[in-house]
Amino acid sequence: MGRAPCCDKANVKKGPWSPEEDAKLKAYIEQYGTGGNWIALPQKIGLKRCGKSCRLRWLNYLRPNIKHGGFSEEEDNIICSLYISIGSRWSIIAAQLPGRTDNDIKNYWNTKLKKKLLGRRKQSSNIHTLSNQDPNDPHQPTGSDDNQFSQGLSNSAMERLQLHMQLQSLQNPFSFYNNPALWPKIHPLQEKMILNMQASNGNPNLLVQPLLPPNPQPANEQSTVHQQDYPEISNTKGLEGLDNCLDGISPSDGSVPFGNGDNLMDSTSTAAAVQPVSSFQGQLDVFLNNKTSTTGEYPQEDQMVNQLDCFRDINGSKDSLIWWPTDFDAKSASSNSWDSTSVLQSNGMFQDFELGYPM
DNA sequence: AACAGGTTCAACCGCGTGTTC
DNA sequence: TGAACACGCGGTTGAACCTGT
Repeated sequence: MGRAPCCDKANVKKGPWSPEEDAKLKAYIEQYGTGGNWIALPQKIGLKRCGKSCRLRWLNYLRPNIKHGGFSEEEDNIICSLYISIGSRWSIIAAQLPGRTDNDIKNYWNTKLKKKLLGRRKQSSNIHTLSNQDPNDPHQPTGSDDNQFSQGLSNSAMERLQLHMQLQSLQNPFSFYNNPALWPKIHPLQEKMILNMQASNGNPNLLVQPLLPPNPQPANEQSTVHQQDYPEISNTKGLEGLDNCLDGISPSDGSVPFGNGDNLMDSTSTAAAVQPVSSFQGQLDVFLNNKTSTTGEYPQEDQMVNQLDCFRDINGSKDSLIWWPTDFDAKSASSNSWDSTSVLQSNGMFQDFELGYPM
């Protein structure tokens, strides 16, 4: 027994809307509003359309102040930042861009932005592969390994993983794996590289940056996250664990990872749940606009990607990867209490977490 | 000019969630 | 309390359009 259809499919028109239909719908809503019932609306105005279709048409096209196309650089940055932070929550992302609809942003992402970002990653990887691959080296990662890895993840998670790796590789190619104890087997050369990096940076903890803790802590109380806080890290959940992390699934103990637990996403929990977007901006600029850092803060991408690639799991073990501590409460986020400006402009709470977050 | 392949985007579909009774 | 209903969301589809040959 399936779900009852929302309307009589046989008597409902589908496909593109005619100007007459648009005019009818627009005139009615502007005069009377939706009446709080989209299902009944088409009957009221004599449209042979499904109520859901009317709603979609109004929200995505007829509603006043809707913008189509012509996304600005700033909008690109916001979309990318939020996508990387919260994934494909298009309605939430759209809420941060006045005049944009979730559908529009979704289309824009899928057709343009994603290619723009992932394309660069691919390019870099290809260059790396061509220049560095040694067919005689049994430890070298293989394409099939990558494929296996990729296939185990949802597309969205994989995209976010790729994007995240891209951005991360710009800033610190090693912080991605923020706890050496959790890494899979490391090739001797990689180990040597780590030691060199630590020595050259004079920072023995370079590779042991803490993950974002399950609950916000004052900056001065940040500490290395223990494995028990992240069961996905230490056990053999492998890809499933990673995918779950990517998708922001709550811990199995049912605890609320961020915020005060009342599910209202105030600015505090927002800041905790969404990654430090502000810290993305420079990196996003580099990726989206081919900008070269004037401060030298962001190393050359290819170089860094190459270094990052060195840390791919060379033995095919997919366990122990975790880098997405965000647990985003979509339910809360969809409410009006989710204040994005604090996300995008915050310089207080985020900075606290930037220290703890392996970006 | 004609065709093929690629891209874009409006619209549809199914499902999860909230609300009402 | 739970069933029925409506809403909203994200994924997917397919027609229209674009571009290269």
